[in-house]
Amino acid sequence: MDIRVRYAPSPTGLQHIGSVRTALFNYLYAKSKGGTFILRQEDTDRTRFKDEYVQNLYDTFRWLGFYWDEGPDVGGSTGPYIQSERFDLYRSYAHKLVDSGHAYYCFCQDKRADDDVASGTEEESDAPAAFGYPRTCRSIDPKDAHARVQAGHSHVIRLKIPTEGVTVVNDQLLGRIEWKNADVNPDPVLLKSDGFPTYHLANVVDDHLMGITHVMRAQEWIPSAPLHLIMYAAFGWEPPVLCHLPMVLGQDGHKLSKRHGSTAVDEFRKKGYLPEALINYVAMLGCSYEDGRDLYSLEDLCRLFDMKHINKAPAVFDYVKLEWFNGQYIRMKNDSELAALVTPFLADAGLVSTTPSASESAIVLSAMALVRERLKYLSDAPEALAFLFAEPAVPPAADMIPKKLDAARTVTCLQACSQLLHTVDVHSHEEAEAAFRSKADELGCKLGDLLMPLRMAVTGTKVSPPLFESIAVLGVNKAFPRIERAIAVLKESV
RNA sequence: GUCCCCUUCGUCUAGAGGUUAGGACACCGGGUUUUCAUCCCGGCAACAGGGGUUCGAUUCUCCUAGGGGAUACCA
Repeated sequence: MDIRVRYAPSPTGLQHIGSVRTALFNYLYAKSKGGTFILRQEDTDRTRFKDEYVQNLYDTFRWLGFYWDEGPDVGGSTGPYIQSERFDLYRSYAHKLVDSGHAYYCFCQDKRADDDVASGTEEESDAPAAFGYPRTCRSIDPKDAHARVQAGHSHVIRLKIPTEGVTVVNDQLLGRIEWKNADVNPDPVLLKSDGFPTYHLANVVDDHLMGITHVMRAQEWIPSAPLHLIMYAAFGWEPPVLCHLPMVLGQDGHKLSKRHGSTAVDEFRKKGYLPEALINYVAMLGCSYEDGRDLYSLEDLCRLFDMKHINKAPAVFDYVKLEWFNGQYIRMKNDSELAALVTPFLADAGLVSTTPSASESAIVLSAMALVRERLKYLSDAPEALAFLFAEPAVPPAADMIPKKLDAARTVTCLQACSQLLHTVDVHSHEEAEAAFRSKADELGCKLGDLLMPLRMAVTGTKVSPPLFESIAVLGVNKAFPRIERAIAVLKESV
């Protein structure tokens, strides 16, 4: 059997970690089995839909680097893949269910509207909320109901959930879950009064029509599984295999959301995470691959993915560990790859042009070795490399003076440094270090105390990439005036 | 309230009816080092509790507790 799975997001928000993980697991499962991964846009909610969310969906997955085999933008044989283009279909299937006696017309008012009215006058209610729809219209004679529909009465179509018996959900991961039908959401709406389908109807109809063989979705969907199974049975269709994935939680143990920090993929992207890191980390949330290994490429994951290794328990999202993965992947980049990644961040910070000149590019490229081991995020790059592109402010004298020295001696040190830089080749780390080391001995101070004032003079900061290499990339000639300015400031403070 | 799911170090996880319960992140030490990082070495730290089954259970089973989720004309 050909495996067909789908990712079916609703364009009512930005793509976030949770949804991307669901998509990734579906993708990995499909690829591990030589199957097909499908994108279906579930835009049945008219009130929350926004075009920008659709755009964000495409952008996000292009950036992540895994994509669907069939979908609105790439086509396929079971389209259209946008539910709003399939509304006629849902309508006719809903009516089929009415005709076959599995569903019925309901003329009750929107429950939410009632609630809104009630909550206006009510202070607070301790009374337990009424459980579900009381099935009022289920007993209306179908002929009468039909007549009322013909007469133009506002209505919805509801599914008849059996009042007795059980529905068994055989979850691939969780195993057998037995539901009393009495506990299933009583008679959910399939077709809204505006004629649009609800999620349940559209989802089941499409999964069937698109030949979906496996449905992998978050565990928050478990309660609707029996409902869907009842619908499949009503249609006389074979249901797909269900697999409910463990949820992703925030540090506080609740469903991951904005208040836990960044959750939108866009935010991670803007902060300078690499897609490889995000994919690697997310793939390991609630799943394992090979014992003792942490770093997996997307190709590795496709090969190694196995439903058997999915955990049942929810997983807490750990930003710190993701950060570690990001550092790992940054370090795997070569100079030109990293330069390409970092350049947009430098441009955003105004350090280089939006389309960098040849000389800017050359500097960026040669600077990569300085920062590769120091970046947690790409967005750390501008601060670390600012001194290469702009004159740093001269630090206050007090900051430049090492603990064991005074201003006068610091001036002496800087003057010595300046002299040495005239003669020593900073491109040779060993030579430069040897020269500075013996100079430090000569002056009776530690190498660190000799170099710190120099570091601050040249880079403007206490923390910088290795000094000689930094000066080499900057160009020694640009270092001299910075040293002079620092000396001037120090002399003033004496 | 009702229904459902879950339970190994702080976090992500590995694991078999008999293991010194393994790894990774974090944390704490130490080393390398011109700052910061990186890197290397070491350490800390877990089978929720209680009944069963069994020669033996953290592993199988039941109960309890705790956590989470769902209870919409949103998905």
